[in-house]
Amino acid sequence: MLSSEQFCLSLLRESKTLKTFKQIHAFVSKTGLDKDTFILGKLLIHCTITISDALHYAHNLFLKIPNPDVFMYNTLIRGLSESDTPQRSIPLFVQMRRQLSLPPDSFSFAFILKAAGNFRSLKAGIQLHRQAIGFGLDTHLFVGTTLVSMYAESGSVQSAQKVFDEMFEPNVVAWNAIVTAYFRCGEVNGAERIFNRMPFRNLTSLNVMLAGYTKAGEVDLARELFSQMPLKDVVSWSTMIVGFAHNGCFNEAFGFFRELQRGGMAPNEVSLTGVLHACAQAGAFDFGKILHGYMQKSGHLQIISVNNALLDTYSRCGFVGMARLVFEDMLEKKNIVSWTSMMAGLAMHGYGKEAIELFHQMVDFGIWPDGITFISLLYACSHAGLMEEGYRYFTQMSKIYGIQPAVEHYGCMVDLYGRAGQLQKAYEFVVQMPIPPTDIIWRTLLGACSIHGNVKLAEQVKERLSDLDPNDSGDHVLLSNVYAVAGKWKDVAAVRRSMTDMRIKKTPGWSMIEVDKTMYRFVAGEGQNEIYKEAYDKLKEIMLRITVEGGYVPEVGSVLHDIEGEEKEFAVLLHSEKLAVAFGIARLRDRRPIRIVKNLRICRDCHSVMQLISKVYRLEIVVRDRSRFHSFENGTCSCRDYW
DNA sequence: ATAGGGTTAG
Repeated sequence: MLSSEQFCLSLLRESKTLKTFKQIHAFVSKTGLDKDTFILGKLLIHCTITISDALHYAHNLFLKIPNPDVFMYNTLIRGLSESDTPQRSIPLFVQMRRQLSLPPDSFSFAFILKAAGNFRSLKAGIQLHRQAIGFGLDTHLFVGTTLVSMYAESGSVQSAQKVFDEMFEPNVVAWNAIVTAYFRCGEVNGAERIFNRMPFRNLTSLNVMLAGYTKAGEVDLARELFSQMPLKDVVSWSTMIVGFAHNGCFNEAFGFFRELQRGGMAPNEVSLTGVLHACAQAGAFDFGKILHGYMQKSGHLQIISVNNALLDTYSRCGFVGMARLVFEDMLEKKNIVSWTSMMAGLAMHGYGKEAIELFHQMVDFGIWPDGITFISLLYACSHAGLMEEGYRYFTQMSKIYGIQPAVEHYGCMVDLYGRAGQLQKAYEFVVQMPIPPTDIIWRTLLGACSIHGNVKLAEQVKERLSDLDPNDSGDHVLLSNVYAVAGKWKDVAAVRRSMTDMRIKKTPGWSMIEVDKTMYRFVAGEGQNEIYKEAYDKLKEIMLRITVEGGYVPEVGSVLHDIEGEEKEFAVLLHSEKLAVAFGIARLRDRRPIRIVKNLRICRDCHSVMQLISKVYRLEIVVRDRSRFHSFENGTCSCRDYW
């Protein structure tokens, strides 16, 4: 015979959704079981930790408890510390501290310090550390480890080391935390030194090293260590896949994912989101589709984060319709990341109005937008030329939604005005910003000057950039492009000379194309191998055909060279997107669109070449450049020459 | 009585 208490607990164990939880809650209130503090504690932690997206409900439940105990406080502090507003846990901790009958325990400090680390407040962290000392809990194994992580998050590796040194018997978890602290603060050598001194290691310690190395950009060191590891778990594999994706090693990410599967280990949501992220960056649609097929069978499509990554992959591969299908299939499981990614996807394909509509649907659905949502929304307005709408949402974000615009939002506004040709307005906006404009803000404005050929303003803006970040090659190239479009070849030459004097090299443009599930990368002016030869040969044939059949005339304005005539034409001919498209046509096996991913913005000449190829060859070409998608079909582009 | 620290994602 079950007691009503046991019955209630067994019901809770089965409850995974807020809906079933509410039923249990109603039942418990009716039977008066909620007078039992143990049951009440169980209800609170279940709602906070087990049920996803129910923190709001948990908070309300907590507020109705007349005299919450330490466990209840700790539970809600924990929930808030893991939320996107960890600073909200502080007032709760303060409230608990006011009640002297409720002394905080090691759990309280572990959770509240985690929160301080999450919102990177060294000030709050130091104060909490002092209080922990007062309760004699600072050397507690768990509290001490959290202190180490908190100081690392706040950038103070010395304090982390000091806390660690005072711990009585640090175990392997504490050692791992201090190694991570060094990596976190950018000290790879320090991390290695501690790692070599560790008295004991397990697999996780090696995984810590793998993660640290890849985050520091040391892919080769990670690879070397990985190959020496006698035992590897799914975290080791996922770490490598994610690390490759972060460092632009896409084929390696694909290869490791395949090997993980071949070894009989089951990929988890992290390895999957990692490899999808690689597909998204590389524009690897074919590999992405294979992953989608795998996930349909494996059951990973139940996981929200995996769906979000898949959605993003489809949009970044140029298939915004597929992205929309994934999005709709998520039904009511869509979270703020899903909505924001879908808005960004529509925006980068030029569907500004649709992105705005989605924003309103999201709000109606009951999801409150955050700062990132507004970046997508403003980006959508700017890429669709919706200047007034953009300004309206910028005003609304603080007035209606209570979100203070960050520098990124100001950047979106500069882009919005600049792209639309309102350069004076954009400049005035920058000058009256309440926060100091960063190099990125000025660079956005310089980009707009380059699109609209405003030499005078470009020179002014470049001055500011020379103070903030004089060595950015892109800035020099933009300025030189402004001069080139205006036909000021002497000034172009001067920029080029100063670049040589300052030893600034132009960031090489590259373009990638996926053929047979492998990414091929072309760099302008490079290449002696067979692949390049194949591309060059095809390109010559293509250029001849579009000249004869399409009336192509080279546009040499966007070339950074103080060279004349024929040579200039030759330089544009070498642009990487032309090589990639030629290679794609050479290897063409069906009428599928040719898809290219490029690291910089597409130039005018390449843009018109793509238009002509799409017409003469009756082929669809999709180019994802640094800022948006261009879909070429029958001689026109989806960007309507607005980029 | 109930829970917690280190590695992979967003």
